[in-house]
Amino acid sequence: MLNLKVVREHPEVVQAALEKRHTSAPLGELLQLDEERRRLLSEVESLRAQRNQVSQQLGRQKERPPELIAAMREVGERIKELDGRVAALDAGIERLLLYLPNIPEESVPVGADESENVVVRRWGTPRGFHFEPRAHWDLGEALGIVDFPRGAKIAGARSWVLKGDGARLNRALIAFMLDLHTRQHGYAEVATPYLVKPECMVGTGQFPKFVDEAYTVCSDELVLIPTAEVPVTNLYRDEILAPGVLPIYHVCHSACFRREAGAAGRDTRGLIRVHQFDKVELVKLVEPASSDDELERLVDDAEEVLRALELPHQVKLLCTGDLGFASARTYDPEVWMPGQGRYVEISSCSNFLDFQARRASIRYRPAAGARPEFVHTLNGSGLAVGRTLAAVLEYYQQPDGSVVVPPVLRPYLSGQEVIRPPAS
RNA sequence: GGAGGGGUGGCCGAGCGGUUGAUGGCAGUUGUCUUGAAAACAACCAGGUGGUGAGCCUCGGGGGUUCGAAUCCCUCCCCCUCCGCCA
Repeated sequence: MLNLKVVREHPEVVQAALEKRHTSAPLGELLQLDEERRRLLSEVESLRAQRNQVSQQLGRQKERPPELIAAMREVGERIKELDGRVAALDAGIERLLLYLPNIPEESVPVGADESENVVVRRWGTPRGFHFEPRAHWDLGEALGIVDFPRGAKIAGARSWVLKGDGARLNRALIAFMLDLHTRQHGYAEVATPYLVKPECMVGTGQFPKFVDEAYTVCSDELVLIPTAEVPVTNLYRDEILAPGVLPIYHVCHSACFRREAGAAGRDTRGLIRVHQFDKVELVKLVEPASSDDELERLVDDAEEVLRALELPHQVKLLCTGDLGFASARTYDPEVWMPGQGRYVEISSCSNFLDFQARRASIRYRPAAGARPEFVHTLNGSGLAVGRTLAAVLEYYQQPDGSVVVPPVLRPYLSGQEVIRPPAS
């Protein structure tokens, strides 16, 4: 959520941001409601001041002039009427404000869509193959470690079942990532609910605009999380963090649930775009002055997983047209998937500045006795586990259909070096 | 699911219709004293809006009664205890 004061005083900045994002919002209507609200507010406040003063006076003295009480009754009725109008305006302003996207940072490249994202670096050179590399869905099914037909049978399209070494590899990846981030990068591990209240989704920016992309449990008015970013960031909602507790770094493994509405026809096969997947998420709450640096280190922490797995990858800086609603700056690490012949997004690391903190009301006290200020929040996948599993299968495949286990994962698989097809 | 108890400032805990946004204690900040620390003493010490002003709002949320509500009424939410069920 943007600071209403900024919107009021610099509407041209907000308008420019909307244009750079190739989107629109009823900014004029918002400003009009705000002006009206401020006008009524000053009127109702002076009436209230008058009533408070008279009531206090009546409490102090013995005689209660009936005409004064009658006059105050009328003032009270007028206050009630104005209060109603202010409340209606409040609701309207709040709603419009919740639909305004974040303002991209100055250094974010301006562009219309994903084709104008900028590759900022590449790591590693994809190895050559003496044979035609297979897609992970073919490999996985041939190895007997992934079962898409049965996934579809029990949960519909875009579902999967991992079996045997596939399930073990998934588990190994999760454990490896959690260990790396807790031991090497200083993140504190948390495990949080997968079902959250809708206000958490508002807090991180998914709601109200993107309700169609989430699964909601209507009977209990809860929402299945699309990412652990939601519960982990909201851990601190409505709090004022004491001096010295920032920065907070959390890592959290969770299942993630996405309806993928509007993605019909895209990545229909395999593990790339599914309704449920595991993800290890990195979340940071920091002081505003450090959030730029913190984002760079966050991306590096995510990339470290790919470097450790020796998977070639590149990092893209998203342009304004492809930037997420709540983000001011986003880097997308993309892994090379030889079976696809392309780089595939495997993480997304964003700095939200105080956008989420305002929505979720997460503040900190810079020093004892100082006024509370909004924190800056950041998060990024470190990494999406299903896609990482797919990338490992495709990149480490051998001509006979077996898959070499990346050395760094072997301790998590009882030393196993190769995943082989079932003996036939 | 059934029965009972309870939600007040960072924490504990008063208030139960009238200068109470809120007594007191603890914690915290600053100052005096001290070589330093402790102790003692003094001041400050909830959030929002506003200009670190006045004013206004907030005692779990919402609504009502009243000139006036933390205090009375209605309603919803949450927490705790016991019973039932359950991994």
